[in-house]
Amino acid sequence: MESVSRAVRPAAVSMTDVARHAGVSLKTVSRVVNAEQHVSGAVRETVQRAIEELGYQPNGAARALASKRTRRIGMIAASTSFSGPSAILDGVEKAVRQQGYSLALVRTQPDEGYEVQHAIAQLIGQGIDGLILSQPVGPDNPGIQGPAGVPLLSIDYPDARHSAGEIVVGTDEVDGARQAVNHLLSLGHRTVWHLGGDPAWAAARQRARGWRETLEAAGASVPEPVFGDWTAASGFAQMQKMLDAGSPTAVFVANDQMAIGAIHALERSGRSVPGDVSVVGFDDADESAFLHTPLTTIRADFQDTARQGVFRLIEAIIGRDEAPRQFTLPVHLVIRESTAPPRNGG
Amino acid sequence: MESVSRAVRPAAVSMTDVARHAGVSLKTVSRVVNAEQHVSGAVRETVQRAIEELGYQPNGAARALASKRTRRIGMIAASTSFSGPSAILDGVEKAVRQQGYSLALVRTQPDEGYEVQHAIAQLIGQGIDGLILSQPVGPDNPGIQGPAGVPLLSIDYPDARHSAGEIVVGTDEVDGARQAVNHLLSLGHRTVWHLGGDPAWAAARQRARGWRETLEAAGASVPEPVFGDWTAASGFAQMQKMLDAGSPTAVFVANDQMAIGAIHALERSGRSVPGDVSVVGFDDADESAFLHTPLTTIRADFQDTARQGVFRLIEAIIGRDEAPRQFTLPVHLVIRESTAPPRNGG
DNA sequence: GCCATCACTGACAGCGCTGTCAATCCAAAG
DNA sequence: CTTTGGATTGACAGCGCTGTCAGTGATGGC
Repeated sequence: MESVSRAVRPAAVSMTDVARHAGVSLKTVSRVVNAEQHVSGAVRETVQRAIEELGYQPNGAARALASKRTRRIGMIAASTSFSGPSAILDGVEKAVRQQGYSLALVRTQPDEGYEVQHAIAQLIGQGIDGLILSQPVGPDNPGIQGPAGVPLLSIDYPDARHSAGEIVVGTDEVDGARQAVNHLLSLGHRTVWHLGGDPAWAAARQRARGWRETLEAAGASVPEPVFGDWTAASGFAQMQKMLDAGSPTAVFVANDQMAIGAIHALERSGRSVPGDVSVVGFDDADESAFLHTPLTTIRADFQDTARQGVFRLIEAIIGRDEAPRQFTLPVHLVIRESTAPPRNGG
Repeated sequence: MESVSRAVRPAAVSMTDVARHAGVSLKTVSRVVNAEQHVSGAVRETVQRAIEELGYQPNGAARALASKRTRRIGMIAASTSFSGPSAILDGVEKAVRQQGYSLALVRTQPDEGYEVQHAIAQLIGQGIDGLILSQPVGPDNPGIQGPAGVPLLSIDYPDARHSAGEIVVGTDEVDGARQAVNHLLSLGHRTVWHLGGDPAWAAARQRARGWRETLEAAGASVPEPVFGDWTAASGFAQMQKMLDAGSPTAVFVANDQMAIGAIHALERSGRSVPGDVSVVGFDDADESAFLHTPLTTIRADFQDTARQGVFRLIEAIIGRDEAPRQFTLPVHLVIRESTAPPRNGG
């Protein structure tokens, strides 16, 4: 029993074994395995049968070495369990697998001092055909230079920071913010305050931009925003700070997690939601509909965003290059019970 | 600029290039790269300098092919963004990377009809030195047979379902349940109801077992439990079902997410928490301290659990086999505001 | 009915590295 | 000064597959 852990790998059958068993050449087996043309139906079947009988599994390392394609995609993702990034990881993995690739994952953690460049080097060394970036790119990570020749997909909001060849897909953060702010303004609020996410993330910057631009377009005053780090704890702390600075009647919070903390701070200060203060979140997390006060929020299809990005990336890998390189997917407002008209007409 | 996407990979330098540049043999470079012995200090330095000057990066595929070790670990993880599994993924990735391995991730989704055996086959084909399983193993997945000779780590609660050679680490679900139930009993509740997680998961089964055994040990009656699927939505629905069946004064819910839904259902039915009903969750999610009613819950160090498991797995891979193969890590109760004595003494 | 054409098929040379084993060198021992 | 043994170094043969190119029949045109 204890031998189970020893490498009893049953002397894996190789392509040569299959060839011998099927009575054909190595190359013909290779053709069948890779679904190439120039193999007659009869031979193809014989080989296929041999493959099944022997339980043949192609050796990825040998394949990669000979073909210089690993059929593996590397992903560098910030380490969070928040709804958005989580859904993105999910969508990426699924799409990658469906395209016949596998996923090599590296997560970055802010506190870890583990820089992106190093993570990239490691992935490239292991061998990847493409690279996906789903993590903050700010002044500190100036543009992830030279991903060493592999196509790069950033799941992010397209902006000037991205290089020319890069594929960038994201959700329409700016429009989401616009919808949130307009919803609050249309309820009668004079203006809307903003509790932003970690500004290292483009998503946080773009949500803040959308908020600001919408207020300006509406001729509303623009209160000083505060920024957290996406956690409920930071939402709690930053909302307290905001309350020290003024008395909002409406707040657009950059994600649902922080909104939970923010609402907690509002209630602890004696304010009710939405009675005294309306709150809109972002992401539509799983639990947001079931909070004490079900949360009005912006829903984005992160899974689909990821999927589209992966398709685009694989097109670039195999040399087909038609679709636009940078685009965003639409989002929409989900109205629940955390928003209402201001108590006395604003 | 558009050439960025073409594979302009700068004709990667090979070990041969380094050898030539350093004036030594291929094998000597190999020794330096792999930190083997039998290389004099002077030669080692020369080679190291050559490596840096040329920016040499070992080719993973070639290495894997020649050595039959990929330095890659495969992980099959259920696709959820819940706090526990999420933290486990995080911990695994970090530990794997710190040990110099890379992580190939496959996520399974219940609705997808994508079975574990197939995922394993794919990972083995790509080449992995070890396999990690973090996903439900129930009657439907009878024991993940024959991982083809690679050491297997299950992050799960050790039980009979696991095979002899398997490494199993988990958190002490049973003890967590015990602490939750005892806390509620000690507040004066006559008994404690249970809203369980998805029974496909060992965690759900063990939490239910701990709950039942603790009640029995205390001589309390054991109400019929209900089970959800870890989501807030299922917590909401199943709590309504529980309320149809009886009038609990205390409920132990199998995770925080479901607890949020459960509390929502309680409040919608006119009950207050903890006034009418006390609720204990499990996992201590990020937002649990900031809910309208901060949640009493069980905290487990999932990251550490994952880390310990990975260390153990790598020991098995390199053939060192000392530490016990199956163990659990302790958990502890975090008391917040969702629990209180029953309204009229039970 | 003969040659160009095309669909198949296979031989062979590596891909970049590691494992094995033989060769070499140096210092200490005899 | 020669012998012995350990430490260092290198030559060479693959790992399992793909890419290239040559070879083989069969098909079709004139």
